[in-house]
Amino acid sequence: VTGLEPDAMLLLEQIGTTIDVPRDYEFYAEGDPAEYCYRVLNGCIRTVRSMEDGRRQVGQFPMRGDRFGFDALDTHCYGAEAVSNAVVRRYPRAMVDNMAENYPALARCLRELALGHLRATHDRIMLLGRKSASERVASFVLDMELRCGKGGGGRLELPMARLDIADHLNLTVETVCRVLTMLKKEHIVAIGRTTIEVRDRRALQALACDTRH
Amino acid sequence: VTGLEPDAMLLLEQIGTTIDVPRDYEFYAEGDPAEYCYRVLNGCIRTVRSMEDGRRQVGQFPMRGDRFGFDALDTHCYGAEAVSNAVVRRYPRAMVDNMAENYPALARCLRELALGHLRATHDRIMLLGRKSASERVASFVLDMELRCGKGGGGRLELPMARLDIADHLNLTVETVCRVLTMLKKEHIVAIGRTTIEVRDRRALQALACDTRH
DNA sequence: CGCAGGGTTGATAGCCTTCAAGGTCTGTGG
DNA sequence: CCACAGACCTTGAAGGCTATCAACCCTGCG
Repeated sequence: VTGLEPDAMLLLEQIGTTIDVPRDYEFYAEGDPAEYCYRVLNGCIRTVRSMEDGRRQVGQFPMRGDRFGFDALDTHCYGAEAVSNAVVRRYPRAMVDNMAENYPALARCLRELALGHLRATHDRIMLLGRKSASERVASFVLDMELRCGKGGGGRLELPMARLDIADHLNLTVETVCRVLTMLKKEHIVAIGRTTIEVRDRRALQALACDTRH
Repeated sequence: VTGLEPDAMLLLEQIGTTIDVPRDYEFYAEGDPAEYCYRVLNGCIRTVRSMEDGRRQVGQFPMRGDRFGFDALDTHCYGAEAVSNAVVRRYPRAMVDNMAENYPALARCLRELALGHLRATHDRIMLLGRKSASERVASFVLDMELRCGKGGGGRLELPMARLDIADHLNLTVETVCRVLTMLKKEHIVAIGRTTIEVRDRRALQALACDTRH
């Protein structure tokens, strides 16, 4: 989750292989046994989960440097698919666990990784449960800017579809569109089909933490 | 999270002390440095978090056998308070980490604990984000019955106030009341001020997974 | 050119919150 | 023992936010 790369994590590189996947590639499905963990080298991934009646939930959008599949116990409780063409590094789960038994520093890193994900998930509970549609979209845009922004107001890619964003924020496509349109009309952001540019970060931050009134 | 007690966790008992606390005792506040982890021997705890504007979120209700405070990195992102008089076992965090460095089996247990919490939190995201008020309350009652029920239809204690339940389910007190009243009128549960009895588990399960229509 | 998938915009409806008022229980002090 | 205060619980009415339903637009592609 953090940008720092702990040394112990480098141990994993011995057992990693690099693979190249096309758009919409399914790394694993919800419920699959956890055979591999991954780290994103390029592109964008989405982790997904759905209820019996079809309601879908997008968990995260791992991007360059992010790991996914590490939070499985024995089976994956989220599936993972490529949002865009992507390059990832893949580590066999059994070997990861094995190495963790022998290298306490690695075990510690893995635990901290899990705890970091846990904290992020708790933050998401606040976001999804307590915030309005505008606050959620604003938070999402700021989050994306923080993660992909080269720093300082450039235009950035939004590789995922509106539906993915909606399912990530627990909103409908229509609501996401409406909020984005509103942000555009107020000159807070500029929007292309797959790009977005933050014009007034101050206003966006105000919206992201805004109260309901 | 599971009922099983892995052997490696028993190692912690060497560094644990038992403490007795009154109702509303604050174990630690949100943002405090993580000095201790806890396991509940008796009573009920709540973990809480709040936003600047006062919106409050109750994370979990740890009860007999459950651990809390283990999911902190360096500081606690949730506070913890006693819902009722309680008895807990307390472990110094630094010593836990220290032992984990020396006992890989313990490190593994701790990681699995974190991953179990992570999965539970993801389930909560589905619950809070995608379910209606009735579904949430029904799920909550079933969950409480599973965790405190001596098995088979007895009356069980609901030590926490309606407000705690509401903040746990992202609802208002009024909505929780209305749903409970509805469940009572349909003879699905019997309700006392601090007790509840499941009369028709089938109906409750149907409600818990119900679709919106 | 026509089609399909995604995106945008508008009108309506439903669920839950908010606001308000009254009820019930518990503990405390006279 | 009783009365009272305060917290918690319950119930009712009105309003707001987002989902739903529907239509149209836009773009890429066969």
